[in-house]
Amino acid sequence: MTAEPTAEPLDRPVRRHDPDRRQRIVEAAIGVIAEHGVAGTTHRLVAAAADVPLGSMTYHFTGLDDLLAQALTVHAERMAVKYQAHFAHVRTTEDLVEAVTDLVHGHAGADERDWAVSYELYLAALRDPALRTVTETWMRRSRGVLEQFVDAATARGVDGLIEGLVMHEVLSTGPVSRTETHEIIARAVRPTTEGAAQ
Amino acid sequence: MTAEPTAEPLDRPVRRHDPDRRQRIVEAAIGVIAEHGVAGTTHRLVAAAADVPLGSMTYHFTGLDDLLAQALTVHAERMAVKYQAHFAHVRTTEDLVEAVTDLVHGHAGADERDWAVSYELYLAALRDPALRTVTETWMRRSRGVLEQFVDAATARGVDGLIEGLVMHEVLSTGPVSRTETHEIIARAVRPTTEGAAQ
Amino acid sequence: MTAEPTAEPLDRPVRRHDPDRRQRIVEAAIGVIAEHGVAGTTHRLVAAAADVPLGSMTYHFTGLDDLLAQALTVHAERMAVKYQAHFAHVRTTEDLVEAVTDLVHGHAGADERDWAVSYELYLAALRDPALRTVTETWMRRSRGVLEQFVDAATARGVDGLIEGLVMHEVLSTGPVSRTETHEIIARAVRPTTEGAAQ
Amino acid sequence: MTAEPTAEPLDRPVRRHDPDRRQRIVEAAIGVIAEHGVAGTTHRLVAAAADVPLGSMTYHFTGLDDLLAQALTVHAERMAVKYQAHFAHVRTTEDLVEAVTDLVHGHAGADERDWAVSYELYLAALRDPALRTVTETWMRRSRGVLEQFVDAATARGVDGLIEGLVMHEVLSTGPVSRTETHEIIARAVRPTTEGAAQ
DNA sequence: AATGAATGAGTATTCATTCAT
DNA sequence: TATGAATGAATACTCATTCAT
Repeated sequence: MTAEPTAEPLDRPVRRHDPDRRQRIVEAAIGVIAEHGVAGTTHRLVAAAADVPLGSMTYHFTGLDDLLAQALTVHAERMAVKYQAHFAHVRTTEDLVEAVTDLVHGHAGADERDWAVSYELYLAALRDPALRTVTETWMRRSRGVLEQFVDAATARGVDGLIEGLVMHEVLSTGPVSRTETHEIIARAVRPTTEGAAQ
Repeated sequence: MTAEPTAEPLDRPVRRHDPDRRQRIVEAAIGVIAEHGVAGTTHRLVAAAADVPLGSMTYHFTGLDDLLAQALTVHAERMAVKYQAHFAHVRTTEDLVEAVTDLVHGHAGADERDWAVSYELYLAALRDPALRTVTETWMRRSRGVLEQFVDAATARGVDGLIEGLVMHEVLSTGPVSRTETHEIIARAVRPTTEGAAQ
Repeated sequence: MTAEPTAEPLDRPVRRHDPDRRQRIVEAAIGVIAEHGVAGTTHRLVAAAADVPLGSMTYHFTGLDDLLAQALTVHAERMAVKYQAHFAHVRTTEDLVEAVTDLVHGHAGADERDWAVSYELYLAALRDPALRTVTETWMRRSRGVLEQFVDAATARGVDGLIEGLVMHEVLSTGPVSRTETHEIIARAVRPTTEGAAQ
Repeated sequence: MTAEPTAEPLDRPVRRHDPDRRQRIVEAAIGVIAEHGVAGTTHRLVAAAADVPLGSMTYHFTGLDDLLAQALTVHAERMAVKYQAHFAHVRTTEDLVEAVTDLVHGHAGADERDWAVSYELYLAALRDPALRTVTETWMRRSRGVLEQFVDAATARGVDGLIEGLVMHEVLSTGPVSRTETHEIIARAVRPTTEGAAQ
């Protein structure tokens, strides 16, 4: 579009040496998945996003599946780290409830794009057994984080609750009451021994 | 090669008058989505599954998107009906806890295929605003069912919990303790006042 | 290249109805194989030769292999017919020797292109078992034709001799003596019972 | 990921001084041609077979055509040597008939792989004039060997017969009678004068 | 009203070759 | 001298959609 008076390097400066290319392609792929979904991710789109020629795609990756798997794996690891970091300063049960509430309301460093990619991973894992290890590792890590503060059963409940509430929040169009979320979560983190609580 | 003068073509009986064809195509589409995902659904696959000629696809539907939207809508309505039916006989709070536990553990008339299609719908709705009305209607109906037994906030919590637990169940490879699920759900359905009372 | 004052049908007249297309593609494929070899045969080349759009290739044939197999099969059948016709008027042993000599010297209705395609078929059959049936049928028919005039062993010898002499003729750059060929063949068609001949 | 300070890279021993590399690549190329055909031979396959880096290919050869030509030339020379050696001990006419029969029945030190490569060469020569010199030299040498025992015309006949019988043997799936082959060849090697005498 | 042949834009992928290191 | 990353042209193939019949 912009006029280029000199004839030579038409649109892309030659970049024969580019050590981080592989990594940049993976990053670009995550972005493309966020925007177009796994199904809409093509070599062409990723190549354009990473500003590399098309041939680089299959040079650095066995194929599109390989690239997608690597991108989703990196994303999952990144999400797990965010999750962990989000709970790093939790001390009391009330801290935990607050942290979970924040997480559901989008204050955990993960935006809607991140969740969209995560759901893409879930769906892909549903059909591709190779991706199951990625989702399982992630789920195990999430539970592990929660189990620092509550027992295993409660951790599973809270983890499921987070999953469902976030999904409904992402899919809903209207606003959601933070107070209500707080109350819902508070019930889930009560000590297992019901009798003791009453 | 040799002419066959007798009778009709063997493999596909001529279907001169076929009033349910449209509906049959939609059913076939749901099946194809379950098996191949929305991304893997093509006119050809659906036509083969419904045993109709390829030309029928764009004759009865404006395009693939149209067909997919109709199939996902039918599926969502069907799931909502199952959901409603599953809670039809609930009377007490304990009934409710049992019903939700059953639902999470796959005894609600919905199998993994159904959930797979549902997740396909979620993901599609994430990118296609036209499908949001479908998911919203479904969510509203689910909450409505639960609100017959508990207050709105609790309903939202239970609904989210169901969503998350089912998703984790579908994605997990190991078995899940039913007793644990029961306990988790029991906490979520306690009347709101109790939580506030402490 | 030629100026077209009217805006509409740019370069290819629309040809929506074209009943013999399949057949025309096969013919074109044979021509392309003759010119570029099996290895050099591409969908694009054949489509251009048949004057059909690229999409027609995989609409009418499962894939390139399918097309190649069909083209080679048609060629083999055609060659067998030529072979048979070439010996139709043979009555005496001398007729036979003359006919074979003619065949080796290129007067059997088959030109170098035909032989080139045949060798392509041989080589393809060497690697693709599915094509073996084609070459075997052809060989059986050739022998059958010769066995009308001589015993089976002699037929095998003459058939082999034809094969080798034609191949060397096709590969050689210099001229070959017809008298010599005649003499070589005459020996091969002598009656099997050596004692009787002397 | 973790740095390995000790020793050398494990999988490919560093080959600092490697004077036979060129030759090894040519050998590897012959093997790849035998297995995948000329059309299926790629730089990558040959490099892997020779266990040399991809860059070696175009470093040692001007291009793939160059490599193929050299490989086919080496193969032809090798075949000619085998041919010559196979007839080294022939003294009488009966020796010759026996030797040729052995050759057709696969006892000449050349297996089916060798013939496959030879046919690849023939076909390549059909389209590439540069390879014609290779096939012509080979043919001239074969005839020369036979002309040690019989006159030129007979040599041409026997050479053609060998070519054809071997090709049919390679392409056929059933067994072939050795006695029959012997008889066929015996007729071809009779002195020319006999044929003329009748 | 219904269909199957036709089409072209788009897809993943391969690979000979180039070139900076 | 030797190499492995890089590249772009070319490949087979898929498929939603169109349209003459």
